[in-house]
Amino acid sequence: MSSRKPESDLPAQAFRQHDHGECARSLMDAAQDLCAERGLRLTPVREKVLELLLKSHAPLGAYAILSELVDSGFRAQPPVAYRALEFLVENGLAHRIEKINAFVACNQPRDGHSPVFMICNDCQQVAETSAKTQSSTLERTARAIGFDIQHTVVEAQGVCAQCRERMPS
Amino acid sequence: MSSRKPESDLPAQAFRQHDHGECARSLMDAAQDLCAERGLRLTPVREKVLELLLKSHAPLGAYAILSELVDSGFRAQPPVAYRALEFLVENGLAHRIEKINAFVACNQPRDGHSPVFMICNDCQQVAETSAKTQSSTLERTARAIGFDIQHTVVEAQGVCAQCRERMPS
DNA sequence: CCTGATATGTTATGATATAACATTATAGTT
DNA sequence: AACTATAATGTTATATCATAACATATCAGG
Repeated sequence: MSSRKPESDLPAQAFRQHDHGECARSLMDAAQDLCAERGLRLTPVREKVLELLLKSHAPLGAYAILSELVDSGFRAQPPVAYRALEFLVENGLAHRIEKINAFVACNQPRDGHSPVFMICNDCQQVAETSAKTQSSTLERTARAIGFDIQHTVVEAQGVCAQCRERMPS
Repeated sequence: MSSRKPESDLPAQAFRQHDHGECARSLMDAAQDLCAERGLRLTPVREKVLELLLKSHAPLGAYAILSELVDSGFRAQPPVAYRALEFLVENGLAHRIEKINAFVACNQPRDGHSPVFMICNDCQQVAETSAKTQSSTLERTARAIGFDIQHTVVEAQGVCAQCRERMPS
């Protein structure tokens, strides 16, 4: 057991101070393991895109990714970026943030979760929190009207704690 | 008091059999009242766009609206549709469904709610349910991490009860 | 080493959205 | 009724986001 205080099941890692290098590295390792296990091919483009997403907890648009791919020597057209993103999203290694048409690396791969995102309008970071805390209400509502949920989008925009503290008001 | 059975606080009107003519008419009346009260101008284009949205509980894309505007004699370019939609959304008379880049008329104007949508992949209807049922979990999560919510997007995609019954499987 | 399946490259285009500025309508004031 | 500030609409152009379709290359298994 470490001496850190218990982290609850609401990671929201993006809004916490943390060693992001380590954070990124461990998520990349997890992605590689997961692909190996499932016989998925984490090809160079796909890995590069994941690496770009892992640079920070701020989401990247498809064309931002595309241009970084080009900078990295992958002579790429839009479908290349979209296909890599599609692979990552389908396999739970990244998520699309609908409200801002952008993508983030997943913080809890293999959770089978429907994620909940908190988008800070100030620092632009997006925190992912566990869906389990969320599911009950939405699922209960759905059950009440006989709706069979296949996919959920749950996103909140606002201001994270750190930014609020920093703010003038 | 009417003899109808109590409707719970989960309208999901779209997925229920109802007199849609009456539904649309009363929502249009409500919109007119609300605008009158607040000194908002429900101009011809704005009213027409709301009328188009009220034709059904299926969302319409901005360009679908635009083309129906043109059919109705409003020689219109994209900004015309987007501006009317912006007005309706800002004033709580319509909502944008992020997952499908489309718009629906609001079912509970003046609720001050953050709505929750259920999008049926089969019949394409979108039901709006009251946010109060939803707020607790998402807001509790936000409070736990000190996140100040300004706007929420909560959308579920799946199959509504009626469509599920109709289906082969 | 062949072959079917998967992934990538490339061109073209479709779909969604807004910036910027000109013009017109409206409501409140003289 | 004319004046004026504000709000709304018209219009052109372009930005941004996304995918269809088909050619080529790579890979894993036989």
